[in-house]
Amino acid sequence: MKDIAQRAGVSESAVSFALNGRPGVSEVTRDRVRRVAEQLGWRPSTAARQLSGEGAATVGFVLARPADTLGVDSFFLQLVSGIQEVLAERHLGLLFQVVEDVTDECAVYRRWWAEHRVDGVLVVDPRTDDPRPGLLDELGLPAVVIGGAPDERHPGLSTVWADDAGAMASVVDELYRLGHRRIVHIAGLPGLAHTERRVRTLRAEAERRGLTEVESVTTDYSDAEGAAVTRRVLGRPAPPTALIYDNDVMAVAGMTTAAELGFSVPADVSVVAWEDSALCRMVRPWLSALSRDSVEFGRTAARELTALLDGGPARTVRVPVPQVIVRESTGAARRA
Amino acid sequence: MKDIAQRAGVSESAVSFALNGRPGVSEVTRDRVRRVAEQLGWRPSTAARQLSGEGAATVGFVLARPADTLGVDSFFLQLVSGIQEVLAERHLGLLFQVVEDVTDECAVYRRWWAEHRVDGVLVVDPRTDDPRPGLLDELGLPAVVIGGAPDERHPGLSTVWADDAGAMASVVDELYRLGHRRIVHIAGLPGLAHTERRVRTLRAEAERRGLTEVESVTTDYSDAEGAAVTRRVLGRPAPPTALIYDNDVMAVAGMTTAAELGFSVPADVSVVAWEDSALCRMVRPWLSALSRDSVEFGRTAARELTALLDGGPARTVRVPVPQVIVRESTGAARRA
DNA sequence: TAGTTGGGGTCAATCCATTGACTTCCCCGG
DNA sequence: CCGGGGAAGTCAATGGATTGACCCCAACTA
Repeated sequence: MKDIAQRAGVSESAVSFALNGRPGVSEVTRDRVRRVAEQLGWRPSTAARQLSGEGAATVGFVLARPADTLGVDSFFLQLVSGIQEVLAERHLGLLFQVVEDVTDECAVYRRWWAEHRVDGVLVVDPRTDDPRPGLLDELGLPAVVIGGAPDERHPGLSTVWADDAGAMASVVDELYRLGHRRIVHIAGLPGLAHTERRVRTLRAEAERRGLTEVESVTTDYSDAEGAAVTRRVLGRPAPPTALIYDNDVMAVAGMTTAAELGFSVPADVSVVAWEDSALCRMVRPWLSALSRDSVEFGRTAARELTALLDGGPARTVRVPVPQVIVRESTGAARRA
Repeated sequence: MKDIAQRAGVSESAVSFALNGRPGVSEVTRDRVRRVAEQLGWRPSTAARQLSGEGAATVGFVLARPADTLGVDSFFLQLVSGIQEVLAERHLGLLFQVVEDVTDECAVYRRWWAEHRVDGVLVVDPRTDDPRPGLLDELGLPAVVIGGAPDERHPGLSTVWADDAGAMASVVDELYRLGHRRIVHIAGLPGLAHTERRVRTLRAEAERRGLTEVESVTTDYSDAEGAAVTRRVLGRPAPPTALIYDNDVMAVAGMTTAAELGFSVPADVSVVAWEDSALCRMVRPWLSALSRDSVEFGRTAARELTALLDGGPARTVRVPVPQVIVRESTGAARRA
């Protein structure tokens, strides 16, 4: 800036005013300064900006997953790419970190906060009894919880969520209509808020319809557990006629396992994947799946965060209910 | 820091010395200062640090992919998680950005450089005729090229690469041994350096053995193109007896397509995937695949970058040659 | 003509940590 | 008893952008 000031024959303040579009300089000067800046390829140093009160121009994103669980998961990359789209417009950077568990994640937030490294964060995989919203609220770090249920206890945080309950209800509805009465839900990680929501809803729906042979089994989302649970439940004397998997990976693994056990899909057992991705169309029969727009999900979350950074109020936004895409893996239940 | 200085009854300089382990303060004072700092939960502001000459304590990572191509790809998340592991030890942040193409990527580097946002970057998906190494060299931004071939033109950059040529040779070797003479390689994006290396090696190996019905077809890595190409080549009068796919996604899509066309795997056609992941064991028959440790790949790259940041010399490091994991999708060629 | 006003700028402080130059004070040797 | 030297600290400048306080002058008003 000193350079620019010199070459344009004005003070540094004038340069600052000119470049930030604030009054205090004539249009002529402004133009001159702009041209010099352009010519010099000048960009404000984020560090200096930050020191003088502006934010860090960065938002944080932590993924708490044991390294080996990060496998074939289309959801996160899509989410992140949606987030980026919005952040890029405002020239906000995304500081990304992978950690082992939520405790480490909290430590990261604390550090980022103390170091003033980020202006806000995006939180994923909310849990029942999650320490993160409390921490972020306490630190006063703007945050958007992605996939959480609305939470009154932390009015400082925004929430963006999909209506898992509604989606689960519609899946059960569909399966019930097809005549399925024995349904097993191969769920994801037990502590996660959306797992709990799905499990609860399934139970409620079953009760409402008087179904007794409906249950959820939690897993770690891995293909291995998906296959193992499938093998176990299909080995029962009265095996389920429909399986709902909480992600695409387990659904594929499960369907393969079913085939190995001599079950034909969908004649003997119907399969639904909770998450639509290329995977679902890479196997035969094509997997029926719950589809949502993860990229748009990311965009929405990022938009909420920027709104928060602009001083807007915390909000709770619901994205469209995931839709059941019926393909080939679901069909009428075989008569008992 | 002012706070700490006050409470510990010393000057700010003393605090700085104490906390950074430099001489100039007594052990007693140092301890006192440390305790006060700890108690206050103090962490140096990265911005201020950066202004006084230290780096940004951040490295950049840009992924140039059209949003819709980011699909089911285990490689990047694994790579990133390996990178993180090493960076986290040194408390270095990872600034992550997704862009559309290499041109945008270069713009991002320029911006980061001008804003002093990153101390170095990790470059992935090097291409033939890649503008990035030149740019980074010119900017003097420390960089590690991941997956590039050694490149003498830019002595400032480190390179971490896997020996694709060696791996391709071993795959061809294996297939040849099994009696395959008509081989099609469903390759990745044409401009990528490793695609070119694989294609070239395949041609060389074919020539060496006098095979005339061997070829590579480039694609965009998507399941759709993988399936389409498979359909096309298997529809020929003399279809190939072995298919090599440049990623797991296309391999699965291709194998499914082959099955639909009435080809039995591996009896009629053998399939090899270049990238081992859970996917390969989620389909039947299990996919034979080239396996490499992507997490370790990431760790190595990050280590090279930190070495570079410490002022070390640029180096070229080769990670172990990917190994062929023979599963069920490869077998002896059917007699002509 | 004296006084007011506002557009166009400048000055200097501020944010926070680091660091080279300098000051104190104590201990030891001569 | 004095001077040299080293340990322990302090002072103030530095880096880059922002910003509240102030200044100057031309034009307009009473």
